[in-house]
Amino acid sequence: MSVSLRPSEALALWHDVTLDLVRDGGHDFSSRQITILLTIYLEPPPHTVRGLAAKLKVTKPVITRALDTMGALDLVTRRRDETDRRNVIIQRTVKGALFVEKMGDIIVARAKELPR
Amino acid sequence: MSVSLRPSEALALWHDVTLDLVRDGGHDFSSRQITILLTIYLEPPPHTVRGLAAKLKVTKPVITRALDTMGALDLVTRRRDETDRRNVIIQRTVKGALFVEKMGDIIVARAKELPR
DNA sequence: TCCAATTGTTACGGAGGCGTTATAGTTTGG
DNA sequence: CCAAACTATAACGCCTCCGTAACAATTGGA
Repeated sequence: MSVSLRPSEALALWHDVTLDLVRDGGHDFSSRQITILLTIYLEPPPHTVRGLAAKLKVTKPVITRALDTMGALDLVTRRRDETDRRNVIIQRTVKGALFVEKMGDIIVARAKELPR
Repeated sequence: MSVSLRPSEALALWHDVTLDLVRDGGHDFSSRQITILLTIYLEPPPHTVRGLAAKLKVTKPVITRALDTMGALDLVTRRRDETDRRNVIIQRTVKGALFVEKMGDIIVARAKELPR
């Protein structure tokens, strides 16, 4: 238990950060895409298409398409699971790690300058 | 100046909240749409298409289309500015206010249960 | 062995977003 | 009073995403 935020502060923070992402980010990701990216980079591996789909309560093609998009941007990679070749293991990339790190910095900076 | 967050906490918070929005929200808004909605509900009126476009650094049709979408969902409304009929004033709705309020509650709740 | 179950992907038609450009309505200044 | 400036929106072709359904590859149990 930990970060104490009032609703108005919480919304102001969300507003400021998404504004930064829109203005400076270059990309315009949906909530689904953001969630998939952060899950891959924050939760312990391995990550599979089925696992992500279950966690987000969406269908598998949604995950496949999001991986296609973010793979084309070099934010994630896919690899066959050799122990069970039906599975696909989703892996992190240097570029993706930098992207997520930058996002963390934006949130921290905006939280710091929040009026209260 | 105020909310102290470390990068890992910031990202975990973002992940948890977007996950809630994806799973329970029903909608899958883009960063642009979220920013537009929060700007309307957090910053003092009046809001115009031109003003929002300038703030977000996007073209005006982007704003018009977003207002079409959120208007169809009854999250915002439009009204002609009678003092200068070229302008359109974007207004809040009860449904939109409830949506934003719920979003604030989600962020607060996720911040509270953040491990640190 | 072979067939049912499970994996991820592709195909399909439809819906909606994009940027650019064109348009209609309104205001303002010479 | 009228042309230039400014507002928001519509139209265009393109692209990406959606959900459903079909699919190929792989596994494991009867």
